[in-house]
Amino acid sequence: MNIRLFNTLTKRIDAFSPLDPSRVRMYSCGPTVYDVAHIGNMRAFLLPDLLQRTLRVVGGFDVSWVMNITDIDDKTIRDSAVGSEKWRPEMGTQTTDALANLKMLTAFYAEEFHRDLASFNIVKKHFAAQPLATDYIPQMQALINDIMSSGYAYVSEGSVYFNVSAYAKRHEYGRLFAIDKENFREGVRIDADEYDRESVSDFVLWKARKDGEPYWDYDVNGTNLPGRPGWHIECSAMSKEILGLPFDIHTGGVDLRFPHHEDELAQCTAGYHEHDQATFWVHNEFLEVEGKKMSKSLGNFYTMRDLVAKGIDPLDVRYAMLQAHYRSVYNFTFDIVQGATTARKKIQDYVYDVKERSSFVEREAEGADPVAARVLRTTVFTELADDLHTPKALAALFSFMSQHSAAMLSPEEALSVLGVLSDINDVLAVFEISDRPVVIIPDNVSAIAQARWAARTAKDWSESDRLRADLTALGWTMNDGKDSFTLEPTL
RNA sequence: GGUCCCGUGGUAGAGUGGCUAUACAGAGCUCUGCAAAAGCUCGUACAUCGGUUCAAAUCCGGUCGGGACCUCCA
Repeated sequence: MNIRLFNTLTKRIDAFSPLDPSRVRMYSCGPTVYDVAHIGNMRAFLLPDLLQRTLRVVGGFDVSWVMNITDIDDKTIRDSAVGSEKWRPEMGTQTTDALANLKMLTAFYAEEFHRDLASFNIVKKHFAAQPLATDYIPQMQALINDIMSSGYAYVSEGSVYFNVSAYAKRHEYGRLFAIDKENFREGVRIDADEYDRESVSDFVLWKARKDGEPYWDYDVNGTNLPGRPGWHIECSAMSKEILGLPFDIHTGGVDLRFPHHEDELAQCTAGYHEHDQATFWVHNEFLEVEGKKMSKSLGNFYTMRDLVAKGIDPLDVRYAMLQAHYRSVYNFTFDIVQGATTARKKIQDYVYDVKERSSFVEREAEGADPVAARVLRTTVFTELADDLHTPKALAALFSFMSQHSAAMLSPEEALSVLGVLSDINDVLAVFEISDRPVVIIPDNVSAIAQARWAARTAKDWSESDRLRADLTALGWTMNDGKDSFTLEPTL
């Protein structure tokens, strides 16, 4: 099925096709590993996950998905410095080697990051690579050299800056985001750090070494400029090195459009002489919590760990986020996560029912016309293919479920429907295709239930109610059927 | 200050000018000793004022309100 995507470069929804027909190359801006992931991060990582899954399952493409891990920046340096309050014993023992300290802190959080991703069903096998910025310093230096040779960079007090005005004379600066240099907000920080750049809009490619900070030697025309890479240069160098330019899709949060992505693009044009770093740029909107932008000062800041500690299943959060389109601001509330739990369980129960029904046949009948399965696949996939419209995809799924109860499907139909559900879940990843888990009922619970059933059959309501109270106390719910009962653990 | 987006029922959230979004919550019904579960049904929704149109939640303008980016930020 053909996929259509909103492209920030063209500012409209365009039909997608990869430059290399054999595979889609996609790069996502990953986390800076100085802390555990918060739910806003998770929304930003959900987008590329959903996208690569849709490209594979709905589009039928092979996908090479790369997500970088930024392990060198102001925050990681600050928090790994000797004497930092953020240092935790689990990270190891600090030494006088600033780079070693940095590596310990970032390795710790990178590990936490992978755990958070996994809890969100963003799985390792789908990544082609998760490169660390510090492993690509030579490539970054080479790129900076290339940019200097092109005349778009200058050295100032040991740092290297990108010269935006020189670049803008021959290239378009502002392709992803129309900036208005004449009207910078009043009171904007002109130059917060000590580095000396010629123009406010210039950005740093290489930061001069400061005492006590990690650094790499950098030979520029025979002069050593010890220091570390700027923020934007990492992604340009790593995406080129790993995927090659131009590649197909670049993803990130809306906040990265400017300056991060705009600068990445400019660096690739200036240094690699590629007009397009990527042909499609896809950005997810932000998430708010209870109607306000999430921030620590507002007290509405939640990490994944916070939610898990509250007893929330991360997959319910994933489901809740799927109910909103990735390009609209999503309002996260705890009520809605609770609703997501119920809704997701409903889908899961349906899958169990269909699975059970399909177990009566070995394989799909010859020449069978699985109309139901076809309807399900078409309605859901069409929505996903249309700029990842997950709310409509879920709506289509629920409509299908209400029109095709498992009981009215023939076993053959059930089997083909199950196959489609499996494909849908390869994209949404919020339920599981499996047999209904066998509930192990302890003997004492079973005995009480039997006793209650007997009392109930004898119309001894008070005894029946008393025994039900006993079961409730033990954490079990007894559901009376017409001729039999079921027991399930109370959630 | 500049640029831009959004205001939909109790909540979240889709909506391409005329046709049921969907989910959760709630109400009623079926079933039922009571409940639970399941199924069915239901609800004076489109910020506001004006305009365009045979027709506007959907297009245009004003007003009010909220938000984003321009600065580290997912």
